[in-house]
Amino acid sequence: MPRTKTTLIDPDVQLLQALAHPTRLAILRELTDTNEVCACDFTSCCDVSQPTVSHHLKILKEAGVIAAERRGTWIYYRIVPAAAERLRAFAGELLGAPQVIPASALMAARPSRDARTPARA
Amino acid sequence: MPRTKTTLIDPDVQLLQALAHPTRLAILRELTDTNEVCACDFTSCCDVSQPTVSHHLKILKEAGVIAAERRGTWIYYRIVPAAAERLRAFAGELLGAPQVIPASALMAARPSRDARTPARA
DNA sequence: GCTTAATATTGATACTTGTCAATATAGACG
DNA sequence: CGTCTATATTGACAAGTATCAATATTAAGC
Repeated sequence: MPRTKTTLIDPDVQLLQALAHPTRLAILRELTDTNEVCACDFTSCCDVSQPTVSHHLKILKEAGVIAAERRGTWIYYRIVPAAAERLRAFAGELLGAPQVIPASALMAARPSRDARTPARA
Repeated sequence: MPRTKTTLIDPDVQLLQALAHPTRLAILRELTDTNEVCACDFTSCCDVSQPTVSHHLKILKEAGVIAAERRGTWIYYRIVPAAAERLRAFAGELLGAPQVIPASALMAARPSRDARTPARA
């Protein structure tokens, strides 16, 4: 990932990157099942070491996907609903306009976008 | 990513990873705006070289996020609505159960999950 | 304050990924 | 067929990232 890193400030990218990892997804699935999970429990369910779990939890937390709450010796994590909402909104944007597209429009051989002329007109 | 690579077969991870990159997101935003874009146009909007654009388009295509259609010399890309639906469904799963959680439940100092006993009981 | 248990941080290593230059492929057109 | 243009592939390199062992931190309980 060269790319000036400045680009990474894009909040959508940060959210998506936080989600786009098998271990972090496993953590999230555990959280959707149990609603609230102690950090120590992820070690077993995700099949990685404790430092690795800690690392992934940090990434998810910094992306606003999960929230932590200390309770005595343990720290409990839960999913932040707003993150799911943001993701849903993003999915909605992907669909863009009302998505009309009469199918025939896609079949027609019309060179959309400023009526491009064939190679070396 | 050490991790046996087998794990990457998870379709959700593949979808999310495909989306989680600034350049690919730029491509998608262009597509949501214009609905259908010629491959050659991404080079300018994304500020990367032609091979790089080609590479990202391939990743998006393999993840089922976009579809290609050749029209003469050019290849036009568009977003596959099903991908957005899948993402939306995933976002829904993150919210898990009806999301009741009386707030008071999160405040209470009850060690959820099998009534864990305090350190070295 | 010491000990114990949970979580975080550091450092090192290995793997993955993004990028571009160079080159190859494929279609269009004469 | 030869040429031109669009797109894909290859190869090499830089940079990010995941992982773990070792160690530090933090809170609890004695």
